[in-house]
Amino acid sequence: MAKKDKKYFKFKSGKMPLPVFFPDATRGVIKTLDSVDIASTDTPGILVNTFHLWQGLNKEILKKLGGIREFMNFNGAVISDSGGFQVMSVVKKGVIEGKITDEGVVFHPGRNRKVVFSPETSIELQMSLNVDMVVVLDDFTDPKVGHKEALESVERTLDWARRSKREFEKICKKKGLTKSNRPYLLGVVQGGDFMDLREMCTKELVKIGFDGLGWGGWAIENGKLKFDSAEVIAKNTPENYLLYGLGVGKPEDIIKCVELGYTIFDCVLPTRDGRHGRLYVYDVDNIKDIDIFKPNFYHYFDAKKGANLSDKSKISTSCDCLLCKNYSKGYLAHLYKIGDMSAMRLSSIHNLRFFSILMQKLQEKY
RNA sequence: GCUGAGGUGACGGAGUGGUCAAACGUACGAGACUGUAAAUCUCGCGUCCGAAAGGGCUACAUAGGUUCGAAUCCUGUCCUCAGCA
Repeated sequence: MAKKDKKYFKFKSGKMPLPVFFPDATRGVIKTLDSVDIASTDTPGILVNTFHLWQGLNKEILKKLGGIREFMNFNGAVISDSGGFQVMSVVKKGVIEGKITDEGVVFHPGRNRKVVFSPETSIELQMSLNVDMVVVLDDFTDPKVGHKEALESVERTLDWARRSKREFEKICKKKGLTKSNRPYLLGVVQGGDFMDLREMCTKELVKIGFDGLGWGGWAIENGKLKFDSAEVIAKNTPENYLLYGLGVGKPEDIIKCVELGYTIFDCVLPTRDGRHGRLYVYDVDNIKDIDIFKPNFYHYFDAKKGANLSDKSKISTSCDCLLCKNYSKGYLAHLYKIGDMSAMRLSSIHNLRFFSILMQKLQEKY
């Protein structure tokens, strides 16, 4: 896979080594952090979400902004997710009322109003965000679903992928973007737990032609990632493609995926866990001694535990983040106890630094 | 000292004769979190036995009483708060 020729990720200001982990700045912000905070953690890029941005900002505003990077004053790479995940997490679960049709996701915000979030809409919005990688809208498959339903969602995903590609090419042409300066276009593989569907979906997407493929769907069972579908996708993807583990994941999951050839990751885990008081800590005393290939190379530190309050020691001596350089376990526990959001900010910064170190170590090896 | 109100679990605060080991919060404890509906959610939280279902014991200031039955009604005591002397 990607071991011999080092692959790079091209973005607006140049190129960066792979693999990369991009935390989720869904609505154009990583909760409690600003772009300067993000940069301080050596995080090379972020993921924003088209669906959520679209819900808050309309098309015209997004176009006027000239790009999400400028809006956020963020200098790293930016990938925009299509909203495919929200097709399941929000629409299929009924949090927001909408219907999934072949046309796209149909909403009725008023009695006489119909709004369609289609594959074309998603691409158009993403192109106006001016990002480095655009992701095709897919029809998310719940892994518990049967073969028939999974097949339907693969077929819809493929249809949407074709339409997305067409729209993408159209906009590139209109904007005068060439192969060298246009964003990557990522196809997303569905197929649930069925390997035949995963294989078929991968091959069909390759026929359409993309810069990379994403491992979509929800391959998590009892908190454990199931890698068989990731493997099937990797096996059927051309060498020159980028492989993206959408929503992956825990440090050990990322490592496993990198072994399979995946080089791009995003996940809410470091930031959400951080906000919830769960900090990732390398099991060594010095940053130089970190060995991510040892089993159990890290542990969780539960910052909210009352017992921490009188602890004057640092969270980690193998970390150089804002939190670890300046504050004690006790102080952080106190900030959580009084409900101050700086606790979440500091913890998020810490966890992002943990992940950026992880990825740097992976870059050294692969 | 008089008058009025009141004393419920770590705390705030429901409950005013049986369905009460006591609502609901908070605090505390445990767990979860994977393309962010998530600064969120779940569970536990008198005590003992049990894996659980469930059961035992002790409890609503305190001591008595009424009643088949009391946190709830009556009486004494102690304490708190407000107003008046």
